[in-house]
Amino acid sequence: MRIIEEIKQQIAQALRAALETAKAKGLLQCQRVPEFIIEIPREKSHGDFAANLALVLAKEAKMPPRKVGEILLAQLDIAGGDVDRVEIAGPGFLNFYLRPDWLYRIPKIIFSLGDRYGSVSIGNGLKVQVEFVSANPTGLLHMGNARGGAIGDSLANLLAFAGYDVSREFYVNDAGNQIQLFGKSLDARYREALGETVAFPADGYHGADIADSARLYIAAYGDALLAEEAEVRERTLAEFALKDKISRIEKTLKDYGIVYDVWFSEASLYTDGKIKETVDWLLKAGHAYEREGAVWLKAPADSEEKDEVLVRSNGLPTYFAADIAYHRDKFQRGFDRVINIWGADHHGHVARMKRAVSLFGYDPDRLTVILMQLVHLMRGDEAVRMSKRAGTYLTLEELMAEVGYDAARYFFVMRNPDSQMEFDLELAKSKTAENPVFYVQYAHARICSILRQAKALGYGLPADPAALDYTVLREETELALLAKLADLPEEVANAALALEPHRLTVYVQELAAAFHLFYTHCRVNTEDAALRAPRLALSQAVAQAIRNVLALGRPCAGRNVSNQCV
RNA sequence: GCGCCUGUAGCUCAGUGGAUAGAGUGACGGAUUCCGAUUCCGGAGGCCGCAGGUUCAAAUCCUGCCAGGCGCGCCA
Repeated sequence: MRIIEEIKQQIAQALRAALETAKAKGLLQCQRVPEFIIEIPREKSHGDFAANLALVLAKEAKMPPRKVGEILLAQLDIAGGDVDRVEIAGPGFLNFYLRPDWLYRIPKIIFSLGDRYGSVSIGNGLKVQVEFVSANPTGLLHMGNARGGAIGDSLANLLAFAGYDVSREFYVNDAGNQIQLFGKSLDARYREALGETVAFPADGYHGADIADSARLYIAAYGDALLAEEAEVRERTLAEFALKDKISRIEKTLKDYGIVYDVWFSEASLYTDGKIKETVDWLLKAGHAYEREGAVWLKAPADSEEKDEVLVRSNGLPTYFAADIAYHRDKFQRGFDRVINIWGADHHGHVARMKRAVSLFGYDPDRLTVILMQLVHLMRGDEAVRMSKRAGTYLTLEELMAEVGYDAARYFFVMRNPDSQMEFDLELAKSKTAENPVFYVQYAHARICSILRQAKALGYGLPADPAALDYTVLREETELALLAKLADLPEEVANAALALEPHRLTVYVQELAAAFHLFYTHCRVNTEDAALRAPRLALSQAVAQAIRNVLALGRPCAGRNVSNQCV
């Protein structure tokens, strides 16, 4: 139920009719109705809705926009709808002022939809896959993964709420060079732990977790591997540690509120023959060729790009070849749209990937890559120094232990992925007004408290909130709060279309602010029952809306804020 | 050198071509006999990096420049 959308349609239709009438009377000249927008003005004095039709029409009509506006206004028939009056303002905007009746329908809609309030159906059940985190399984999750996890999962939740059929996927890089190096590093730690002195591989993984894995293996199976060939030791240790690491990653992400639909193994692309099949197809289609014992993907003839290696001269496919096979498989699985969340350091890969997708006949616009910039970790004014090479970096597990997962997710989602962001650990764990998470949660807690109070005072809660008379809510702060509530479905639709979950954090803070303002001006638990009941219900509706938005960030998966007050 | 991202209040950041550019925070000044003051209100604080262009209208679109970040492997 998108009441704002309905009203916009109502206004747009009246405007189109006015334009037709004006044309018929010879007052205005234009070929067809131009694109125009109806928006909610920032400035309250500019009405509830504003249309720019006169401005976009001015040129073709060969008249000043203000004059066009006057003509349209004279022909506008608004009788019978929600519009109370229309004014022309500024350069020629038509400002629509509505009777507040439409706002009084909002609480009823919220109560009838409950936790579905705000959901829209713009997705039409389109199948969308969101692939995110896909961290290298040889290590622990870092801040980049934390940001990607928060953004990816919130985006997936948002798209589902907007009517898409969403699948969450983790691509497990359990094959290729880094797994061999992983095995060598493990082997070194294994032998070290058993008393040998070994030279650590030059580019090996230095993290303490590697030694942990080696010790874990020893605890389970002892030193029998020492008798085996190096290759066997490395492979066995890598397999063992990988299994352990992946289940730890899965658990960490689950604690972070993320549950995947699919864990897709890169190694399976080798064993299923999908990489070979893909490379063969490209060779056969003439998009790839062999040179110096390697297989190369041709760059487009009209570009400056270089050809890329798909299969090395040693016969092993590159990551790029595996990724092409993987993306081909995604589309073969029937996804209408594929969204990847990648770190900005992979941006050079985006154009190549989209081109590869198009070689298989898929529209490259069906693949969207959201790149996220770096996270700078701060502790107050001090930067937290981290070195991935030395294995000293803050892990997602440590982050959650320090600031809690709800604050962590909210902070990451709050920022546009395009921007480098600062993450201040001190701020995130502070339970003060400085912290936006607590500002929103406080609004919800305050509502719960008001509802408890109503029961304690013997008032009780409205038995049938949908049947109440809301027309007694006439205070400015009450109307503003209702209008803010009405906005949620629009915010969801716009955020989903733009793939920008961070917009909802802006919205929910505004909603919380509108509630706090209402609270300071209007006493809810007043003795006047005719006023008290709709105010209690309004508060309940706000709590519902807050929960619905926060649920998109899933900060409340286990211990949630819902149902604490009905 | 080429490519991608960013540049908005002291700081952290919103801002889907629209009217007087916003929020939080910091500093300053106020508000509570009463539902959680973790709240609310107020003024102060801006060449929207710079310069052109497109448009009735530009923080937003285009071009160039400056600054910061990240890429440009038979790594992933």
